[in-house]
Amino acid sequence: MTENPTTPDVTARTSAEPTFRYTPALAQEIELRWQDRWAARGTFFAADPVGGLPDGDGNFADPSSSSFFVMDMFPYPSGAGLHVGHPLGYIATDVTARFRRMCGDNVLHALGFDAFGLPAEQYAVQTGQHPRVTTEANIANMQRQLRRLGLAHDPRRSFATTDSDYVRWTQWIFLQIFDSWYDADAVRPDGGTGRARPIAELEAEYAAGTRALPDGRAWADLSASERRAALNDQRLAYVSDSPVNWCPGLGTVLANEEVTADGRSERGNFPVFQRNLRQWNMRITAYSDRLADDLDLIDWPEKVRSMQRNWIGRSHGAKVRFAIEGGQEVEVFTTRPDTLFGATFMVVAPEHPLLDEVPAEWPDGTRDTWTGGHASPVEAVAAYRAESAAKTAVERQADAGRKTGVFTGHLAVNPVNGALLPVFTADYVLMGYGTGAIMAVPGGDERDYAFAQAFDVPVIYTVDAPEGTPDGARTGDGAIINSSNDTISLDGLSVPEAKAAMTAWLVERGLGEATTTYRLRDWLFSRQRYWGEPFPVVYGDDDQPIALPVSMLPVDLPEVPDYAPRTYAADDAASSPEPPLGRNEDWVNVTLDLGEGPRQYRRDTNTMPNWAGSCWYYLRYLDPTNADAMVSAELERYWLGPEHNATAGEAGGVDLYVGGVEHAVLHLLYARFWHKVLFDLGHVSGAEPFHKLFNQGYIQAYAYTDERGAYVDASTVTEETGPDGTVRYVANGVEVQREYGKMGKSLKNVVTPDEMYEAYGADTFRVYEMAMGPLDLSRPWNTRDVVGSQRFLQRLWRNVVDETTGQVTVTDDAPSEETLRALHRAIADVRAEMEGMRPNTAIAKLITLNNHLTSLDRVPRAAAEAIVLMVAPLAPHVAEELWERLGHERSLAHEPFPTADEAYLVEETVTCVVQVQGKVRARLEVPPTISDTDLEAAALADPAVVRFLDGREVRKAVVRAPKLVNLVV
RNA sequence: GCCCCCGUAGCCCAACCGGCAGAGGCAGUCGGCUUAAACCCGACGCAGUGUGGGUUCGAGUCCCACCGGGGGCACCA
Repeated sequence: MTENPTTPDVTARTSAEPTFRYTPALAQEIELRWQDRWAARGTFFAADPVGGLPDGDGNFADPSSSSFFVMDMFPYPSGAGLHVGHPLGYIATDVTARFRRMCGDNVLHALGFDAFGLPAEQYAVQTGQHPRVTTEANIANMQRQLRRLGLAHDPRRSFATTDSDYVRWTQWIFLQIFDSWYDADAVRPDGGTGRARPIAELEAEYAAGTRALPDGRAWADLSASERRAALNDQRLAYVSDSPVNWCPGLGTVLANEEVTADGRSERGNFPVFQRNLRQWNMRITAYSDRLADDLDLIDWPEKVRSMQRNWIGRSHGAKVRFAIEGGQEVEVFTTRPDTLFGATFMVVAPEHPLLDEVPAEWPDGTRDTWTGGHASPVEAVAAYRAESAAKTAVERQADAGRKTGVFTGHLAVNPVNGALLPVFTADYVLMGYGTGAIMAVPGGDERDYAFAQAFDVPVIYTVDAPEGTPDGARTGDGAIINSSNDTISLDGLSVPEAKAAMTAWLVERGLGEATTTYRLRDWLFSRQRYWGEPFPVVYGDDDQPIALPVSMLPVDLPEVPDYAPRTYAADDAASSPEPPLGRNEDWVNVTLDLGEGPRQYRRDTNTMPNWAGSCWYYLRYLDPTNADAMVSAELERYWLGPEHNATAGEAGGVDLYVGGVEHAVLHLLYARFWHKVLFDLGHVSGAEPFHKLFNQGYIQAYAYTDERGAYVDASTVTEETGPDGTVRYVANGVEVQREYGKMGKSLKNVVTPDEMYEAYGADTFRVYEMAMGPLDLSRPWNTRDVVGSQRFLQRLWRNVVDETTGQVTVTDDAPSEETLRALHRAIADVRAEMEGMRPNTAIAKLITLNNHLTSLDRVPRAAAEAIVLMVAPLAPHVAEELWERLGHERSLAHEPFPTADEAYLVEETVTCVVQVQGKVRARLEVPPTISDTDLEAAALADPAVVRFLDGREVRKAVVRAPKLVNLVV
């Protein structure tokens, strides 16, 4: 048997110790007992206002009470088990929730599971075991590990996204989105313009002729199938044949957000290829402006807000139409219309329709560098298009910066001066952004400049620069030059002025208009996997999707013999997705009566992405058992609605949402989108789902490698300080190298919560995690530091209980003045730190108070009870135990958090620092109420000050009564 | 390449609106308790805040440049 030095030998120690010492064994006994009691009593049942779930005593909440909704990011029940980094966020929310409850808020805190997804499916593929079995086992294991932490969750509100009852409502929301269209001109209740409306209203307007179809056809002339197609085109959830990210290695298509910048899948790191495939999309782009603008309504870290703004990528500019010699016209998008006079060529994406026809011969003036060695534009363009189409995203990424392209033979006419511009095609212009075509201004854009250098195209500067400015694009502000024609001159204007003037000129002449473009693309919503929500739609003879009626929900997954999608070699770009659900003919082909009599339909064989379930789970916590609605309107308003408490704000939302920053764009953007659709349709009362977002840091760990570079078990490493003060790390007598990073099995540095429960107990573990540092910073785990938190709780225990007899030792005598001051100072400080979510400093203040109490012969009951209550959010089990031993029958979970008496916070005297020339030269004990004049006089009279002034005249005295005087000579 | 966060004692970290650099913990040293040791109790802090400039009566805190660590974005016109 090998001894683990991180784990003290509990059994050997207890025999020599007093019976009632707060040892790990006693901690464990206390913790398990209280966890059972809390469960039996329903201590943490959150009370709904009348009509929902009552609290543990069967009482409902006053509808006017202040609600507080705390949430953790939805965990995925992994089979790997937890390490000590995982619970950090759960402990933080638990501490906050317990604190808020003691402050009088009606707190709702629950935890469900995001249980669809790849790992369970992949495990199922390997073992042949149904993913539901794996998932449920993992959930049970995770619930066991988390229960041992003593989290004050409402267990009645837990669920998994894989529950058939939950899937029903996920599918119901999908149908709401499917049955909607975006009316960009409709006025919202909140005064803004643009909102989702039921598709039936669009159909009615089409039928009545009050709204024209986009293509001008008459509704009356359309067949039923054509009408269906016309409506399907407008839906917020729609099927389209468009370029998608196909990942052969995973056998599924992926959303843009799931693909990394270098063209690989975020999960699995497989190559991703562009393929035209028929897939489901969500029209999230309709909400681009609202998703960007409403970031101002919520209390989120600036980092996450800027990541979302970046992802949405709104940019303002102009569309400009250029005539092409020979009759066509190309529209470009630019954010710099002020540089039009500097355009010396044009570039279109290789996929641009202009290239479907190109001149047969190179025009006059064609330079050798432009042709790529081809005899004609037709050949050159065909070759470049083929080359570009064959490039993978990975290759494209690797080539970024290196400019390739070819002249198309087309010449464009610059609308401001009639100059003929060669039109190139190059893959640095993307078909998917703007119009897929740009006017190239090498004098004002670095990419264009690089291209101009490579292809020998002239440069015209439109922004002035001082003599000696090096060549290259001028991208900053400055005075405009070289920019005038008969009807407009931008010369001398600043860049912003010139933008406005040029845009106005273009609009006036019908050559262009001001416009806004977005980087955000519609959300690709179908996956070719088994373990996800089936789409609640079927297809008829015309291949158009038809929604199933709500009465047919949920559509459950069929039992299939094989859960695996067809996967391919990761680089097999020519392969096509083949969903596992398609292998079940009995399920796919159904006879249904959808109002036209029984007919044969085909089901959709795709499933929804993992994000679907996590887009709305916060709503289900509020009303987990509702069979008639995803959430009742009353409960939604009480827990989540606008102004539901003093800090909720006009957009409403979850009061505190804690999770890692890795979901900054994906989950948080998707969920905001769904919430806004539900808001438009009247199903929720606020515009935003999450009011305050908090990103916790990560718990990192040291790992050690030996001379071969192999990892050695971190728990066997000891630290040695040499005579010269240098530190080396040694394992088994051999020096090893330390590195800092993640905790992981392969790094041999994993510490688990189970080990901590065993060696210290859950309360010590909680206190240590909270004491390590600010919640939002990452910090290294150090098992040997945990003992500090254990000593704190042991000392607290000893301040109340005699270790040998088990008797409560507190005295009913009144506390001394000194103790009262220490107590009330601590109460005021701890409250402030807890309110600011700084448990680390709150713990420091509690330790200070506890150390003071330790110095007393007997601890006064008033002080003991107060500190027990203040410790309760952090170390709830030992606090409950002490509270009970102090003679209280009920749990302290709902006891009021102590309030400081101002009288004990006022100091009798304060130390005033006297500085001469900014250096501290004397200290004065003065009353806190002293006036500036009196303080200055006192300072000037101080002998030490007189000595340092040395007769010099005081030029200026900075007085900040009562703490500081600074004398300047 | 661009943007964001973080650098304070051997280690993890405090320091409010710019006002005495130290709250708390670990490690360490000394003392007490003990036959002895562990536990426990008590005491002990010359690090001037990554580096270099600047603003200010006064800078860990504000500004500029750089160095180190972490993260995000990256041909988006």
